Amino acid sequence: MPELPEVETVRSDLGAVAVNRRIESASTSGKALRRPYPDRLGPRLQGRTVSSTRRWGKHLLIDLEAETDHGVPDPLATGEVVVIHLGMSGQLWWQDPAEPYLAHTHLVISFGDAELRLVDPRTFGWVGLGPRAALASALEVFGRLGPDALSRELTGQVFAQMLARTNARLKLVLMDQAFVAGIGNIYADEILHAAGLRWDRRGASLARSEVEALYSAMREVLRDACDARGSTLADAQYRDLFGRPGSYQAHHRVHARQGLPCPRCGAGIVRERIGGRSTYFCPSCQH
DNA sequence: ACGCCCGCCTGTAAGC
DNA sequence: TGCTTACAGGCGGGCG
Repeated sequence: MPELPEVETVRSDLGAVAVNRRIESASTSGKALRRPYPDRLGPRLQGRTVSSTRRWGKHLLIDLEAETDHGVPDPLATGEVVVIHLGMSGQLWWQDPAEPYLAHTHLVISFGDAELRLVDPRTFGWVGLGPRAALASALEVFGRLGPDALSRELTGQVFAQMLARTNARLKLVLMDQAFVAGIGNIYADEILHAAGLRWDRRGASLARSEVEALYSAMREVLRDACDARGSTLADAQYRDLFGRPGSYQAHHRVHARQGLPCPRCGAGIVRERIGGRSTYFCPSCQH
C-alpha cells in the first residue's frame, strides 16, 4: 500500500513525536508477518531511546541510541535500527494506551503515555532490527535496494546512466526497487503521465530530453505527493500516524481514472492489466 | 536479463 | 440474503 510519499509522511510524523522518547516495552501478537520477528525484539527495544527516523524507499528506519550498562547513551557506540516495511496494508498508529487496539494490531511499542502500533491485515509487512552499521549491506542483500528516488546522490546524470543500461519497460523499471527505491503502482503511473511517456517504452530507447523529463517528473510528483501527505484512495487503507488521510489523490491524473478525460489533452484514460496489476495511462499524449 | 505467473494474507465490493 | 469472484498501493520465488 504505502509508497515513498506515504512512508515519508509517517516517518516525519513519527520523528516529531518519538525522537528523544524512551521505549518502555514492546510486544508482538502471535501472528506471523512476512518475515519472522527479530529474536528477543521486546528486550532489545526496552530502555532504548529513539534518536532519529529515516527512510529508504518504502522502508521506515527508527534509529535507537546505543545502550550502555548504566543506561547512558554512548556517543562512540553504534546503536541499532528498527526497520519497518508496511507491505500493502500496513499502518502505523500513534495512540493513547487507553485506546482499544484496532483489528490486526501486531506490534506495540510503548513509550509510556503513548504507543506506536503496527496494524497490518494482510501481514505483507515485516519488522527488522539490527546494528546501524550493518543496515546498508543488509538492505542491499535482503531487499536489493537501489538509491532512494528522492535521494541527493540520485542526480539526473546518475539516473540517465542507470536508465541507459536497462532495456526493460519504463513502468517495470520505475517499480523495480533495485533500480530506484520507493515507487509503486500509483506513482509509477503518475510519473509516466507527467513525463508524457508510455509505460511500455524501453529504458534505453529514450532520447536525452525524454530521460530528463522522466527524471524531473519522478522528483516533482514524489515531492508534491510528500507535500500533500500521500494518497488515500477509496479503500482508505493509507492513513498517517494519527489516522488522517492524505490529499494527493485529488491530484492524480491517471491512477484509477479510466474513462475520465486526460487533464492534459482530454482523451479518455485507459486501464490495462500488466502482469496482473492495473496500469493507467493516456493513449493520446503519452508516447 | 527479463517478463510473467503465482502465492502469501484479509477485506471489500460487485455480480449473480 | 448469501455465495462467488475479482481486486487491492508489495514482494519474492520459480519458470520459460
